[in-house]
Amino acid sequence: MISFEGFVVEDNAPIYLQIPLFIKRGVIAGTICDGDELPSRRTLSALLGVNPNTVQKAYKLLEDEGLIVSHSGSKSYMHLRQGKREEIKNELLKQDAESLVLRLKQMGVSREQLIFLIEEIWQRGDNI
Amino acid sequence: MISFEGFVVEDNAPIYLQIPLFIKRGVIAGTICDGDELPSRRTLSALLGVNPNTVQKAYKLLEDEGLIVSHSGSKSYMHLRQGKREEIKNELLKQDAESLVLRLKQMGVSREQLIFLIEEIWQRGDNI
Amino acid sequence: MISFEGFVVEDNAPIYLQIPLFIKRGVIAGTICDGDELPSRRTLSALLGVNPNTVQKAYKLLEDEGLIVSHSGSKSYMHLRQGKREEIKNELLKQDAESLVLRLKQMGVSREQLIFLIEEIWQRGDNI
Amino acid sequence: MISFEGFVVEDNAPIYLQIPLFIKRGVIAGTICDGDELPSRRTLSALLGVNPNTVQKAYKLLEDEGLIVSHSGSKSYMHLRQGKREEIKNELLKQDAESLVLRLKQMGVSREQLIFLIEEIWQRGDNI
DNA sequence: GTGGTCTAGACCACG
DNA sequence: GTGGTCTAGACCACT
Repeated sequence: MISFEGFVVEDNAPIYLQIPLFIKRGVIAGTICDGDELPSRRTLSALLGVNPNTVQKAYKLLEDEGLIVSHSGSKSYMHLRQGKREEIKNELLKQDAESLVLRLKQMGVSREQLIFLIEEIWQRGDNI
Repeated sequence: MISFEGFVVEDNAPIYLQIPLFIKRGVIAGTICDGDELPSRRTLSALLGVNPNTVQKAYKLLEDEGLIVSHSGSKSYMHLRQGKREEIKNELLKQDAESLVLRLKQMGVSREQLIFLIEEIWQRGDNI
Repeated sequence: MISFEGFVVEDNAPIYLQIPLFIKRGVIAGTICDGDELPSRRTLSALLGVNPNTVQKAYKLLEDEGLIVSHSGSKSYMHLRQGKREEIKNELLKQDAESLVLRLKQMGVSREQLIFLIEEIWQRGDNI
Repeated sequence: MISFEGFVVEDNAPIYLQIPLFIKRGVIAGTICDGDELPSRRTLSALLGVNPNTVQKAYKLLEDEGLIVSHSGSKSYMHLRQGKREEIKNELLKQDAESLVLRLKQMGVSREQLIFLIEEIWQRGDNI
């Protein structure tokens, strides 16, 4: 069963978009694999403290993208075809990193400063 | 006159929040200074391809924060009191870096991979 | 359900201010009471031929004043605490009458003419 | 020269509409007559504390309606053709009184209460 | 279905 | 020309 540990709905982006992103990141990380079972809509909505409709909308998106399949009954499963993971990785990872670099360059941060900053945050994050 | 070169409205966050962020980053970088003239609502809205109202809302936020001054019928100007820049820097820079480090960790990227990735993107960015 | 029978949007004042006035007058008249259900934003907007947003803004004003309560996803209801009605009455009735007496005096209408005029209109109104 | 004694810009209606109304009420009252000179745009704007453009817009409205004429030079004069006054009176006075009566009836005020209220306000107004 | 928010367009008042 | 406000339409999250 896929875990939503660490998911927070605080971002300014719509929740129904944040859920697919969270799952895709798990796929990239390898913690979410083909065949994994997703929490039911009701379970997840309770877990995240959001409305079941919102979860439904998110699952629908993933389904349309072919990333999950909903068998008869209500259970949903990850469906990751060959190469899908790499595809997602290219789509997401670089995009995130690029946006970070772009923003920080815009702030006048030098490459050295950025790397120092990341090291610092990384350390801190480990202690949480 | 403040330049909005490099601003793109692609993020899922509301545009009226992205504009203040862009400006704050310029302040941090030192490319936007106290007394600088802001583009008019219409000019900027045309530039970004959004509605004048959206820009108005963004400027209003900055005004409420005391970062810009604007009088009806007259242009708007940056207003950065002593120490304001540092304040913004602390507020923004870490926040941006943190959120992205968090995401990337979630994707299972190691510190080394991340730094490598950043180096790569940085190089590429230089050639654009 | 509160009725908006007789409401017309013809005045030069903003609609989002006229709606609260209309409701307050109903409260004064006693036709709108504590606990009464308000028409939904969409229903009322369709009824008045205005945008749902305009109604939203009007309801927001009333909510800020503590006259209605509304929870997302649920209906909105009047909330009239003890003495609130008298408060509104004092605020509104005299204000309305005063502004109109002022205008009519400005038109050089004598007290007798005004009373005659009112009698006349009153009669006519009864036959409508 | 027409006096703007008693004019206040506090109403929610646009100022450029309030000015013509004020003048029309003076015409009805008989205090403003054919041939009377209007204050210049600049004078009036200073007097009312509004922008010259706004006064210009108001005068333009009156001109389009044929109520004022602007001779060469900048002076403007009232131009009230035969029967014009009655026309305005019918347009304005009843409309104002009607709206008053309508509102008060909506508040559940009886005819007797209304007349009593008017007497009261009238008295008070005399002492101001 | 409900309320709430974001973006859009037109208009008002000001310099 | 400038900033500010009112109305409009579409979308999001919730019952």
